[in-house]
Amino acid sequence: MRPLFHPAIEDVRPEAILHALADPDRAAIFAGIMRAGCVEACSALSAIGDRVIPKSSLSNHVKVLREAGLIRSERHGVEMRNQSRWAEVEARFPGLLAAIINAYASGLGTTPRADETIASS
Amino acid sequence: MRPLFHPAIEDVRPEAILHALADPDRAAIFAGIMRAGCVEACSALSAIGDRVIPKSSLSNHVKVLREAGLIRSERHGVEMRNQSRWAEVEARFPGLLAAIINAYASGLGTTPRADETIASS
DNA sequence: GCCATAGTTCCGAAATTCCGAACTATGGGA
DNA sequence: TCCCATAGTTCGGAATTTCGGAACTATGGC
Repeated sequence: MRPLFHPAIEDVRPEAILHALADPDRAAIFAGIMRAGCVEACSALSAIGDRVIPKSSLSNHVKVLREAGLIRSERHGVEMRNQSRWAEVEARFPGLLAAIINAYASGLGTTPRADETIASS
Repeated sequence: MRPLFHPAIEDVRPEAILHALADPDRAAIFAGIMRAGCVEACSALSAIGDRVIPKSSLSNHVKVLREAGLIRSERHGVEMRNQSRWAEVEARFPGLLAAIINAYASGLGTTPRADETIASS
């Protein structure tokens, strides 16, 4: 578990990035990490809006982001510091992350059913 | 089956687009439709590289692309014409499609015609 | 040593994807 | 009209993936 796997930037595949960010929760987690520059996963990321993400799911989300090449994780004492690999990814896939983050952000103002209408749960 | 469902552009969600294009096969199909402007699905899209995509899978891929808002499908006689909704999607999510297609194209292995860069507009 | 905190792994249930077989829809003859 | 060929969809079951609770591991403080 310790030598957390981070793909080299040249091994990062577009489909992995798209798959990772196709989940709104993961996209929100990634946006949070980017916004803060460096964030501890559990304490700062475990809530999205008013919804709480279970630990095991959060751990898995962070793993998916890491193995997609989007973030770098490092253990600091008892907690994990995650930072985005924006610059590397931007160099490899210019404009990709910005376009994705902007796409999500542009939907934010007019989300009629993203969070509220969870009729089934 | 007739009234094929196409979401209005304002109902198109980023996660649906990312999910649709996170599959390299679907991304290749979409790239093919864009490249040709207007393509009949079965005859022109059923092969990706040297791999043949089963009819039922292809039908499903096209459906996913359509319901994500990426293409518009119309029946013409016995065949289906698919055209990309690039302009609409570009207006709603600027730069998103170009960045994704370019990301795949720079990855070289995943799309059949990697050296043909699509519309960097 | 013990305990608390932060995160991971395990594993079963639920959801999703894949694709062959059967089916439907349309056009072209005879 | 009936029959056939072509283009695509739907059905159904197996394989895969995702979700999340419970148990576990790792680190630091006492």
